[in-house]
Amino acid sequence: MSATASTQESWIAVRQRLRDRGLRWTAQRRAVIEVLAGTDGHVTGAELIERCRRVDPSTIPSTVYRTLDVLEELGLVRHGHGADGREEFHVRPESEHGHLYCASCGGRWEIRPTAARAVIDTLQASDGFEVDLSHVSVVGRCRTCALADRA
Amino acid sequence: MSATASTQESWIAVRQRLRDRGLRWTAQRRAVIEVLAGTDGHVTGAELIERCRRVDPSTIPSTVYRTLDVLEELGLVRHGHGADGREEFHVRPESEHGHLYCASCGGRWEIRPTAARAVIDTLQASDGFEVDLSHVSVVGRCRTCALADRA
DNA sequence: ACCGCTGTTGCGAAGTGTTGCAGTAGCGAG
DNA sequence: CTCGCTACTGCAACACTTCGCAACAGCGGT
Repeated sequence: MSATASTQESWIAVRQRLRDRGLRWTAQRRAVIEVLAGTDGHVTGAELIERCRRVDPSTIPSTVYRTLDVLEELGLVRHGHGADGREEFHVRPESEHGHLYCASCGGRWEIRPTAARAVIDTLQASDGFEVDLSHVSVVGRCRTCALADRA
Repeated sequence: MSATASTQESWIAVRQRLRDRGLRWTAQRRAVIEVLAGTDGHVTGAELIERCRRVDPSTIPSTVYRTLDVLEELGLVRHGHGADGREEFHVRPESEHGHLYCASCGGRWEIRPTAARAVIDTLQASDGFEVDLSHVSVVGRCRTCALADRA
């Protein structure tokens, strides 16, 4: 298990959050949320659909994607793009963060807050651009692969 | 017209570059290269296929994508991912560069060399990560949209 | 408990990109 | 000029994601 007690609460509150916005609490949304509540880290749309199907085999992809849109508006998930440009959802981001993807080994790391800050400030200063950190994906080679390559 | 004389040459040399690698010069590849030679900046896979079809209506998508893979290996094109994660090809990158995408207005800018340098150095220092600049896409809000929002 | 408004769902189709396979054809050798 | 090796092509099927639309169903009000 990976979800903590406090986490569970925030998911339970989703129903109210939805209602407050005039949105609805449906069986399909409950299913998606249930799956997300048991998820830490990242999921692609396809993975999520797969997991939902295990809970309810009649899950329809478009419904899942639309539910994700809604949950993103509520701030419960965030999406970015992986190394291949495919959509990736970050569950319950305690803090926004960008990602590094190694093209060689396929590994992934979060960009450290200090480095992230520096990147944001750099682009802010250079172009007045406000970076959406949760959406940043940088591809390249990790230290290990870079060293291996030079050998 | 956008291709310069020197540019044309580099495209003509492609045939030899291919042969030197034991690869082949085919009508389909010539078509793709012809289209690319008349292109500056960025194209998505779909756009490129569309343009190729105007030259040769029998163009097959998978062939175009596979040709792009080959050309990328030769260093003639580079690909990254746009704000929506869709593939984008940079033609003849005189210099590698990353991109900024404004989520509000849909605009796109290249990251200035100095800013790029700073970003690369930051991640190098922080994680020993070697950034593939041509593959960097940052989403956020441009100066104009950011100011408009605050108003 | 029932009604009606309107947010949601299911479904089918389309857009984009990838993959496996069998047949085709470039190109170097003889 | 012909032959053979093998890279390349065309095709068809598949994977992921989005969109439009008609039918359905929450949920607040009565």
